[in-house]
Amino acid sequence: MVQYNNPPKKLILLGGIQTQKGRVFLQMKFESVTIKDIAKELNLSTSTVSRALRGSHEISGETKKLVLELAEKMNYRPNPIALSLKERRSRAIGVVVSEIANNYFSQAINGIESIAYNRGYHVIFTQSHESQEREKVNVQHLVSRSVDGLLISLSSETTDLTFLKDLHEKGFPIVFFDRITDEIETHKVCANNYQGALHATEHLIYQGFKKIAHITNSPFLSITKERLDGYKAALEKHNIPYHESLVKYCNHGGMIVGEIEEALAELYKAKVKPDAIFTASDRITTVYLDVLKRKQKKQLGLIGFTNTNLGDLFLTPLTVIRQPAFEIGQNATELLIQIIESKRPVTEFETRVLDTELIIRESSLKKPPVTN
Amino acid sequence: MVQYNNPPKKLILLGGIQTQKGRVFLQMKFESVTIKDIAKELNLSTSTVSRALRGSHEISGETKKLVLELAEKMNYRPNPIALSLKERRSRAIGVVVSEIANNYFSQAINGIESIAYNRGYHVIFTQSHESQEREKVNVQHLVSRSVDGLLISLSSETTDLTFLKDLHEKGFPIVFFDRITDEIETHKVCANNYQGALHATEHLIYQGFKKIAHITNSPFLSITKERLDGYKAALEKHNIPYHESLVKYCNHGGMIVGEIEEALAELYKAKVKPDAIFTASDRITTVYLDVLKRKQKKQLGLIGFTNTNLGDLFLTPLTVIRQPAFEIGQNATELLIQIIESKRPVTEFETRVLDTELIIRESSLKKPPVTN
DNA sequence: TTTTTCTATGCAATCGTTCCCGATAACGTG
DNA sequence: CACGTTATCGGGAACGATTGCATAGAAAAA
Repeated sequence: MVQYNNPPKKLILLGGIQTQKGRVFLQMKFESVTIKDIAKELNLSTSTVSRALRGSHEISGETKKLVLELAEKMNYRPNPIALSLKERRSRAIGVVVSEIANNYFSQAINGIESIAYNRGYHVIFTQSHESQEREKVNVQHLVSRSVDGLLISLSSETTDLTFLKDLHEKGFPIVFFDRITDEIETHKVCANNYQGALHATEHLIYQGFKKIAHITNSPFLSITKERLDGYKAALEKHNIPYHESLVKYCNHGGMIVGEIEEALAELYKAKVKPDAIFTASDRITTVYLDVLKRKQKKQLGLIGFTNTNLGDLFLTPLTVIRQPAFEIGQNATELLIQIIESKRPVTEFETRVLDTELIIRESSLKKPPVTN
Repeated sequence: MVQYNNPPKKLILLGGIQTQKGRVFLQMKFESVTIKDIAKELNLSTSTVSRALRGSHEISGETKKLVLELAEKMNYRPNPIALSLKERRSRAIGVVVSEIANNYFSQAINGIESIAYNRGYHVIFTQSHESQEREKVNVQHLVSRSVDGLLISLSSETTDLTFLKDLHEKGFPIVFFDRITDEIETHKVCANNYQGALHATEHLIYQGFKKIAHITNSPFLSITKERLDGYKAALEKHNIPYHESLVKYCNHGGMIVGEIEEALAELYKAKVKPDAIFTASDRITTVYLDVLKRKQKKQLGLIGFTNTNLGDLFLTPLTVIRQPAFEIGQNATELLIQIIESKRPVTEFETRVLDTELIIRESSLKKPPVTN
């Protein structure tokens, strides 16, 4: 233990049983040095110490030096909890995504963290597991923990946004990313899903595919709608008829393998046989490939929205639409901190749309060299 | 806004400009109902309200009912920040991993969250990005934010554990998982890396491979040592000479692609030519495959420690040693909460070792049907 | 010398909650 | 009737930090 000039008035932990403050071990928590300890040591008031620590001009240089030195020696760290209580802010932002174990989101989280870290914020991540209820609980949890703002990508189940609306109307900073909504007017960041889907579908069309199926997420999601619109636009542009039976929705966003398998089964036995598939998510894409392999089906032309970087290693290297997940996370975080730190209430909001990237590999070519 | 019996003394937010408390918007934070508001409304003291809320026996049923009802009506939520300050605990646990965008860790995080959520804890995740400095900063951050305990998987750079030791000696609950250490005596949870590596290497040997290379992590890590031991044990058991030149370390845990490429290059031009490779991490495995593909090299027998579930879809389906990441996360969290909630200081610690799973696919078979 | 102006510091309130003490009354009991 | 018990509640300190205001003494101005 560090030796001070005078013996310290407070022992951090004495023999693991009892502290000088009289608390027994049961309540023992990791006790750290407070401003009070420094004050007592130096026979000063806490206010003086506080001011000295923040370099106020109304403290004499001598006192300042004394305080600073002892603070250093005692390894003083201001208590963020006390600060949060006092200043009514926590320098923490809350994040709600459907699940972390997903290439897109884990990359986005990296982007979020990179900005937050630089700006001095910490990040609390939570998962909704595509459940509206869980999403709501998480949001309330985060808010009651005084996060300064919220970054949220909606769950595929979410239809009722009132709890978020209430929050937003009270002036609570919220930024949507990826899965956004029209119902709340605030900053939003997402990929250009429309254009990504358009390019993807057009690419398949250029390859000569005519019956392009689309397996996608829950119809409630913004990304689902945008991608579907892009898909339709491409068909229309090239005078290819749109068949509703070629579009399949997975209401749980592909969390449940069964729903993807079912969609596929329906597709395979439909009247209009697809010759290519455009999948709208990471998991849908890989589950499709998995089913293909297990059931020894012939692989159709394939292009998918996914952020895996393993696509090149697949049996048939995978053509993907890749979203700039990292940058989306960064942008969303920048905007959120901008709201949080704004002196005046923010009323002008922007929606940032980032371009996707089409990485063409073999799976989308007309004659894939290797078929199963 | 809800209507109470008496007009509320405090408006949550009035016109977005000024609250009744006189705060201007600049400091405006999301103001919630406090115990004081309830007390004022009911002409009671805060102590009575507090006690009524927690169902104390010394409050009359009538008063209790009154308080509870108003609290409900005003949508009262206790302020966790104030509670943390008062009770010196936060019901939050901190997690430090090297990076989230990694199959193993994102699965482990799921396991951590599943337990924490059920036990009423939230989780704050941070990433060390394999940097010792960042790891230390994160830990200090978490501790100063009064997390009740720490779940940590060491960075590949970490050699100096004094900051964790200090914390642990002060009685701060810490549980190590995955990348553990001998230097601190506490609960630990990890996969049976020794046995996993032993089985993996033996499997290659049974397939007829004789010159088995091992590309692994930083030599500082526990998992590196354990896996190397398993690898050596297998060689010894089958009377295969151990060549130091066949073992390559990636000091940054494969974060940097270059270091993996370099290891491979050295391996390919070494005197002892390997006929199979045993890789020790997710990223090392996939980067190896990638290099293989780009440089048109012949794929050697391959088996890797990785938690991807895409291995089946690869050109040469990948034989993997899979770690029970989810369960490891769960176990670690259970043990941590056990320490946190223990009435007496915990002095008996356990190390839980969970078995790995060997999933045999084509990449490790003597004659892979498809070579590049 | 007196008054004013600084300078350096302390006091006390504040944030939301809990909890140790007291205080008060009603009631019972010897 | 005097005293103890019990039930019910309020006062106020505490948690750690900041900050407006007060004030001490000293220096400067009058």
